[in-house]
Amino acid sequence: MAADDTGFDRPIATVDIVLLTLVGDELRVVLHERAAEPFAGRLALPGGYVHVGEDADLDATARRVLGEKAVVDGIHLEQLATFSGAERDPRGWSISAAYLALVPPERLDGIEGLHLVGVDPVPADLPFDHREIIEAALGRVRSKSVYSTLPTFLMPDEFTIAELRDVYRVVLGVEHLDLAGFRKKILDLGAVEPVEGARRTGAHRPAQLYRRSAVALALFDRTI
Amino acid sequence: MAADDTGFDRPIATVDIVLLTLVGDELRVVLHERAAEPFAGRLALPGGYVHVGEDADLDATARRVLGEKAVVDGIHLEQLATFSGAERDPRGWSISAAYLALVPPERLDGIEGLHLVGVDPVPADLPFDHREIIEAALGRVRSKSVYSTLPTFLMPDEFTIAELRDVYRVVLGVEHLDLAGFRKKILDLGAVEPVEGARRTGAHRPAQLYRRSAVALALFDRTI
DNA sequence: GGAATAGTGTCTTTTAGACATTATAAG
DNA sequence: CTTATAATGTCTAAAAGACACTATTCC
Repeated sequence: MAADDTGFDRPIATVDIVLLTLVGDELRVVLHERAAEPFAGRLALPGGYVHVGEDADLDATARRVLGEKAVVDGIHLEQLATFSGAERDPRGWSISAAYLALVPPERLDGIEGLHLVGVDPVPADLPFDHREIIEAALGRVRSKSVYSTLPTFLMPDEFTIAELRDVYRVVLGVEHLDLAGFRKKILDLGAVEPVEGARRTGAHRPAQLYRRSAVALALFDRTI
Repeated sequence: MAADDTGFDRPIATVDIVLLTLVGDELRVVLHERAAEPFAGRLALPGGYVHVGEDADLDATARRVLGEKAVVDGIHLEQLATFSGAERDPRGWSISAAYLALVPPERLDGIEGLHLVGVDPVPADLPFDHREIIEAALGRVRSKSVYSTLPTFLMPDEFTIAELRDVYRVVLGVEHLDLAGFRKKILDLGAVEPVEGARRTGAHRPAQLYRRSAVALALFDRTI
């Protein structure tokens, strides 16, 4: 254990990222094969040590870890919770600041070494307490999606209201979400704004395309 | 900076507690006079180093820090967020896991060295980033109080519905909260249960006394 | 009885949800 | 014209908020 000029041994400090995306109607988490011990070769959350000489704070560590995966720009990134303890890491007493990130799947195309794994259920054989961290992230996403526009960060640049509704359905795990009411709430909130163009997908009226408005994350008064 | 057998310097790891209570119609935070450098003699949040040989995890650190202040039992304690960076602590790159705690003011009677300071506004001359941490705690309490029974943890063992309503008023910062509707929501939720006895406070019908039910923290479907 | 707050009931307004109707495209 | 989804409008049920009314106590 590292000695401390303050008189106390210091725990290991790391950041782990729960990067979620949505493929089809399945929410997936990005895992990668660990290069180093412990658990080398096992699938785990992307993460890394805090570099005190390089990172301004934990957010910077998170962005650096994501940046190594080349998915950092325009992404939604928020601190989730901090996991800690003597037992969670075989290297010793550790603190891991877990971050939640959302990204549309297109952003991950062509990046090497990523494994997109469905989270229903969360894979059981993950190292450390990564299963627990992913569960916490899912809880955050699902509860926050009830009253916010968080799921828009899973959408590509342009999307239709019906497509967004479908993403809410998947994230919230509901079988039916009335499109008419959904449209009213989303548009009244100003969470999305129309762009040029429409989606033609068959023998019916084309759907107006929208993009997420500049507002980072809008909150509903009540619920979706 | 402490060396690391993992090859990385480790940040300082501490826990800070935002212990809130309610005196009259004012929300107050517990501060104490720092004994050690840096900022010795200044009022600050109670906190302390993680003791890797002693604490099982950060929650244990938080309870230990609170325990030194003898206010630990039956208290509401939750992790708030983790503050970090190279600049927030003059001793160097640091991570502080901030915890939010709520306690009725009676529980603090007779404890030495506590300073209860009003948070409207938050005192401006606090060391470290303690002002920011307190602001985050207030944000958490206020937003969570909209849809949960969190404010019951500011109540003494027995209280009336009207007294609880008044606490919600203070925490939410609203001028009026209709007692009839409030009573319905709180009782329908089963968040409180009647106990023997009533509060007689004047020339009018006495008020039934209640206590918080065993349910740790109940959530409303919508809002208060 | 008067005054004050506790507690219950009722009315109104708002909101959500279900669903009907119209719009617009392709075949 | 048929069919399918987009988009809007309408109806109904549920909830929230305002407030009237009753209950109970002290003076």
